[in-house]
Amino acid sequence: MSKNSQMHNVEIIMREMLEIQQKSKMFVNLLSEGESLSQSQLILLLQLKFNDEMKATEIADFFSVTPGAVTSMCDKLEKLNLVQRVRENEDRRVVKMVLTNSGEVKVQELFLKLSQEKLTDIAKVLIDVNKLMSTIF
Amino acid sequence: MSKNSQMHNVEIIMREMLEIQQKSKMFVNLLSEGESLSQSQLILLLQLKFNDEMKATEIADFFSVTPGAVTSMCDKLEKLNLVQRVRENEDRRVVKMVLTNSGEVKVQELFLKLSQEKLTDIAKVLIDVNKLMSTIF
DNA sequence: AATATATATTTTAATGATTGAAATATATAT
DNA sequence: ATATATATTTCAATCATTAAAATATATATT
Repeated sequence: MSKNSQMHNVEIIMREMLEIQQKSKMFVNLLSEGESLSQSQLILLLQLKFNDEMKATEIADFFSVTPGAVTSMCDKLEKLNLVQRVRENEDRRVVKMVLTNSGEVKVQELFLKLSQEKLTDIAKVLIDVNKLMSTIF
Repeated sequence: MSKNSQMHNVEIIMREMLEIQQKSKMFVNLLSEGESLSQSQLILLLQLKFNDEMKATEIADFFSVTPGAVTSMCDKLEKLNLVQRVRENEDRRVVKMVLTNSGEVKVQELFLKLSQEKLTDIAKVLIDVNKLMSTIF
């Protein structure tokens, strides 16, 4: 294979990658439309809904950031009264974040934006996409 | 469909999305392994290789950043002697960025990292992935 | 031709998210 | 009882980015 066709393939890959990345952000874009919260903040609220509660460390792992960054993120959401810090009794070093009532309401509002039928379709397609991508990475 | 299964679908979607995003970064991760340059810097070098030259404005559009950010990105690459600013003669307001010889060498080094056979496979799969994703977004 | 308006880039100060490392609090092992 | 390990917070510093003013050049209008 020539150097030229190598470059051509890399060019195709970069273009397709970029497009995939843009599309993979569309769902959260949809959720964040008209919201004053940042996308990370929305994602954290959703994760808290899915997991009921998350340790600071778990949040740091999820977002691949330092503990200090988690403190900062949670401070902001706590100031907005969307999440609440809860000290764990079995180990008083750990802090768990949970949604407040307002936080639960906000998550329900997000869910209202989503057309029911579409959700199943999107989930199915994304699972297939991942299977396909697993063949190369 | 119940509220519960709605949440479940959103949970699936978020998880798959995240995984897709991670996988879609793998190619550039591969390129940037062991490099001192940032991923954006590598991507810009590649784009300059593909396009021969790019106006500051084109770079701003490509990365969806302000012109000021482009100046800053290009300053750094120019300081590293990887790109060069060229004033356009037909319109002396515009600046075009081009790879220097060192820049060309760097891009060739990046290409060396890529196993030839794999490139075609990856390109094919990514095109299919995009087709699949187009059905939902 | 002179003047006003538009465009491309750079400069600059400010912002915001993040980091690394020290500080604090608590738990576990010796 | 003491040392070591762990979880979180604090804080100063860094970095990429932005918005807006400044600069330079081009185009349109009178």
